[in-house]
Amino acid sequence: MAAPKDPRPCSIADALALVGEKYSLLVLREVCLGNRRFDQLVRNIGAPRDVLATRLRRLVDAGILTRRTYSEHPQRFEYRPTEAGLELEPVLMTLMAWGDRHLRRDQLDRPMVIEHICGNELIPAVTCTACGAPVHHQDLTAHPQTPGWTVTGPTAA
Amino acid sequence: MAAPKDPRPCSIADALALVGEKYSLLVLREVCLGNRRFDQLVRNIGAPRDVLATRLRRLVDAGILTRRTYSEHPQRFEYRPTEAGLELEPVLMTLMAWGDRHLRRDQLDRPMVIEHICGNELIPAVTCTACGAPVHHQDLTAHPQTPGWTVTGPTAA
DNA sequence: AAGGGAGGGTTTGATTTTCCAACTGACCAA
DNA sequence: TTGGTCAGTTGGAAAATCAAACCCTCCCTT
Repeated sequence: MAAPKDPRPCSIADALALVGEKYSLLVLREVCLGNRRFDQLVRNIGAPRDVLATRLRRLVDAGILTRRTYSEHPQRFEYRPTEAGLELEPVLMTLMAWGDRHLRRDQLDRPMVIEHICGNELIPAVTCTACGAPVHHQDLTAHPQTPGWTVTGPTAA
Repeated sequence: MAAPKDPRPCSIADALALVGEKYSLLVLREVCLGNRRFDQLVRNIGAPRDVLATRLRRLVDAGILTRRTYSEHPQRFEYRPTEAGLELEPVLMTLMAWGDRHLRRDQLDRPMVIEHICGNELIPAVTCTACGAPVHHQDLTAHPQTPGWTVTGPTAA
């Protein structure tokens, strides 16, 4: 009994409903970098304080961040990523690499470099777990599981 | 001469400035699936028509989509991903996998399955290009390139 | 010739969000 | 006593979102 204008059911949409609002992923970036305090987040992200407070509540509710007291008297809190939050970090790394590649003429002028434990700079690649190959559009075929939600072109079923 | 409240310079933020608005990544999902027409996008995404029109203009301006005439008389257009747009697809796949893992109790009830050319279902992993290992938070160290933008915790410099 | 539908938007007006600056309230240090 | 840190909340103006209606061009059917 789906209403005629329900959007396509999709985990991308569901994920973005949690972390797709303005600043949410930047909050995650900062807490992953170890910046856990409200004022630090305000400064590093450049978000209005009230919006940031709203986002933090939402991310905590979603189980992506935890809010921990680090001082009673005065009450002070810090935010840390949960396991689920840390698992979004690869998304951030991939997005950062895309930005470095497409949004900067000078590839040597990157705002931030991530070092991997292997000793090299991290240049992330999204690969197929089964075969190990990097993921390319033309190698993918989508199979919607809900009747009625067809796909029409390349990446089609 | 940075104003005291400039946010951290970062390619994640720059990328999100282009594709971080509501619906933008869903537009990319649809065009990657081969759904290229305005009305199709409206239906599949569930976005208001005016907002969608705004997003499409922005994505075309950003070089992530192209707008092609597929019929004069009447004038009709279709949207396709550019090379840069296609390179964002791995971000979508990673986000989808995260959503499948964390947002659904029943792992067998996924809204969409992607098949890789290798014959298996695509389960994407973000790996280090240099050593091939999957990317985990504790293996990363961040090095901001701009003086003054320190990081404090794990993933710290 | 008159509808009706598809397609790709724009317009209108009401509702929500965002944004910014100022403020609170608890504490500490000079 | 004044000033600063920290974690927010409050108030009011500005911007974005939303749904529904409208527009225009074409094709098809009656």
